[in-house]
Parts: sequence; structure tokens; C-alpha cells
Amino acid sequence: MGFEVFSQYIKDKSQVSDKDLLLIEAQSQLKRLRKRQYLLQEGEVWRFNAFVTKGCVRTYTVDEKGIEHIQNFAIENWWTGDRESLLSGKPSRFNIDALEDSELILIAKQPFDDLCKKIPAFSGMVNGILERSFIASQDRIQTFLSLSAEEKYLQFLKKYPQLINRVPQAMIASYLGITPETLSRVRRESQRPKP
Amino acid sequence: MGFEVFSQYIKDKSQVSDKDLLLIEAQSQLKRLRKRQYLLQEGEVWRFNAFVTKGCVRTYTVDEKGIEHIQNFAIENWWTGDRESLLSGKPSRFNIDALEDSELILIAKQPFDDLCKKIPAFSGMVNGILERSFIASQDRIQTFLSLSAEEKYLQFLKKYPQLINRVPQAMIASYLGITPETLSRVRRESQRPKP
DNA sequence: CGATTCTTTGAAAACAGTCAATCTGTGTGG
DNA sequence: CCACACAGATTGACTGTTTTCAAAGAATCG
Repeated sequence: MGFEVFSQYIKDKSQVSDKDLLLIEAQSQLKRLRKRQYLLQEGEVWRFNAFVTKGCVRTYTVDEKGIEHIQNFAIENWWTGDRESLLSGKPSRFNIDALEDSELILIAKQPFDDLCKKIPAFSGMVNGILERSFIASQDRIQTFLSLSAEEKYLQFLKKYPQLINRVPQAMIASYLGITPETLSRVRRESQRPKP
Repeated sequence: MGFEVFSQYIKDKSQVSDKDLLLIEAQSQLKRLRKRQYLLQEGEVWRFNAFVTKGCVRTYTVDEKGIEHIQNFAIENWWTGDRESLLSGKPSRFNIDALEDSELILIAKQPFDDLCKKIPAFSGMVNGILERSFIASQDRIQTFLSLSAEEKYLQFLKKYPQLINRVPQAMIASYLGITPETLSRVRRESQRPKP
């Protein structure tokens, strides 16, 4: 059930053969998370590549004041994890937990890298994902450089409508770098446009 | 002269053979930019991979009010360009211009991708760069989520001391997402710590 | 329901932005 | 060598946006 979604994704995004899909499946483990359960906790080392097949998780830091800052969300067919910890082998600054009961496919670092070496089509797909992730984060940086609270929210609405009624509003605020109160006010204002 | 820096960089970062280095050199073109000269102008399609061997360039957008928002800087041994336009083939939203007289190595997309296919060590290096770029941009997003103007500046000081007396202060402000006036005040405050 | 979680609202304060003027340093041409 | 122009940096006064803190209102769920 869980691997179905993942293998369909791979087929859609690449030319990986059915035979190679079996190799990938052999290295995949299914991870179930209940709502609020951690996938990764600050201070732990992250050792996987993770793909969400069901549900929704968030990646966030907690600052000295105890305020959470959401780095990103991941729903079905999105990847998640902490690349920095994965690459460096150092403890992560991030927490990842589930916003809903969720299912993920995990592939540990070593087997994953082996799969990439063995299966060029897989490697190519993975690289394309990395490239698009990078572009997306550059884009997000632009929003911080140039947009007001309201503009950031309106752009979020357009870009991620799937997340609107799935993620608590306060978390969207956190993702946008504003307070829940500000987001609430921004929503009120932008409902009645100036006449 | 220009290619020297690039080939030294490749040797430091990878196991590319001298023979393969010649292949790379064959596809490289040297581009000289005078101060203020554009490497890329908004609306153009970006078709290269670019490596700075001398000088300093910046990547930025200009909003409706005419305000510049600096996406990043690149000095010696840094890469630059617009990956989004390169990947999509669409016109770029960015401008890139030189802050000093500069020299870059350009390799057009097609030859570059061919080199990656032919030279696994080169491909590996390029991928590592992409991975680290992604991590760096995730890190920058965190600064926008959690830091004040002053904290962002202090972190910039630590992280990029090479840029401090090389890039006009107003541009650093733009990079941090604050106004030049605010940066000036932040600097004054942070010189006299609280007694 | 009753309890928890999430959202909204209000008033005050903090922070950063705007606009305009002044100051500083650098380089150029007379 | 000086005077001037120019770009960059600073300062002051003011405005505006966003945050903070506290409380009240929905919404959701066992």
C-alpha cells in the first residue's frame, strides 16, 4: 500500500525499469507516524531519504524563546528530511513531526547512494528534485526580500492551495515569517478590498 | 590566467584527471566584465554555468518601486547564474552585474551537461555544489524566519567577512532584507554594547 | 457537553521603513 | 593642489507595519 504511491511517483518522474523498482523497494522501509509524532528531533542525526506517501509533516526549529519556525511542509509525493545533517553527519537543528497520521518511505543514506550509482535514471530523478528544491528555496528567499506580510500570504494562497485547509493557520504564519495575529488581520483586511 | 583559477578549484574539489580537465577547458570561455557591466539582464534567457575567477558580481531583482533585492553575491571561486532560467529556458527575473572588474568562466548548458555525463568526477562535484547551495539557502531562510535586523547583520559578519569591505553597505542591507538606513543604525547600536 | 486547540480582536509598544538633509570620503578636472 | 562633483553612509523626525500581551470567541474532538 505505502510503496505503491512511491513507485507510481518514480514511474511518473523517471524511466526507472520495473526490475530496478524492485531494487528500490528492497531498500525501502515504511514508516507510520501518528499525529504529533516525531520523525526527527533536534539533536539527532538524520540518516535517511524520506518520501511522504500519506499525510503531512512539517520541519521546524525552536528558538530560545520557544517559538517555532517552520522551514517547510511536506504532503503526499513530497520529500522531507534534513539534508544538512544527512550530508555532514552532525546533529540536526530541526524537528520533523506529523500534522496528521502519516506514512513515509524511508531509505537509509548508504543504500540510497548505492541505488543512485546502480540506477542512472533514479539518480537523474533525484538530481532533478534537488535542482527544483533549490530553485524553490531561492524563490522563497525572494519573497522574504520583497514582499509584505499580506503579499506573502496571497502568494502562498496561490502557490499552495492544497495546504490551506489542511495546516493550522498559525503554522502558515510561521512558515511565512509572521505572527498568527498578523496573519489573522491580513486575512480580514484582504477580504474587503478597497472600494 | 582565468582558467587557472577554475582548474585549481576543480582539482581541489574533485578527482578530475588532467586529461578531463582539458576537455573542460575546451568548453570554457573566459568572460570579462567591467564594473557595473551586466552578465545577465532581466528578460534574457540564461544559458550558462558561470564560475567567478576574479572580482565580484551580484544577482538581484528590481521590484515595481524600482527597489533592488539582492539574491546573492559571488566572488572568486563561487558559482553564479540563474538556475531557474537555465532549467526552464524561460526569461530570467534576475539581473546579474559586476561590482568590480571581474572575470568568469562560462560553459554553455549543453556542453556542460555533456561534460557531466562524460566525467563522473565532475558530475559528482557539480552535484555536491548543488547540494551545498541548497543547504545554504535553507539556512538563509531560517535567518529570515527567526532573526531581527541586528541579528541578521551580526550573522552575516561572521559568515561572510570577506564581503564586508568589498560590497557597499547598502547592498548588504538589501541582501539581508532591510533598508540601508536600518543597517546603518544597527551598526551604530551594536558598537556600544549595553553597560 | 467540557476540554483543548485554534483563531480573532484590541490596545500599546517595538521595530523597521520613509523622506529629507547632512556628512564623509574619493576621484576628477581645472 | 584645490575645488567640486558624486556616491555612499549617517542622522533626525516621522510614519507605518508588525509584534506583543492579554482576553475573548470559534471550532474540534473525545
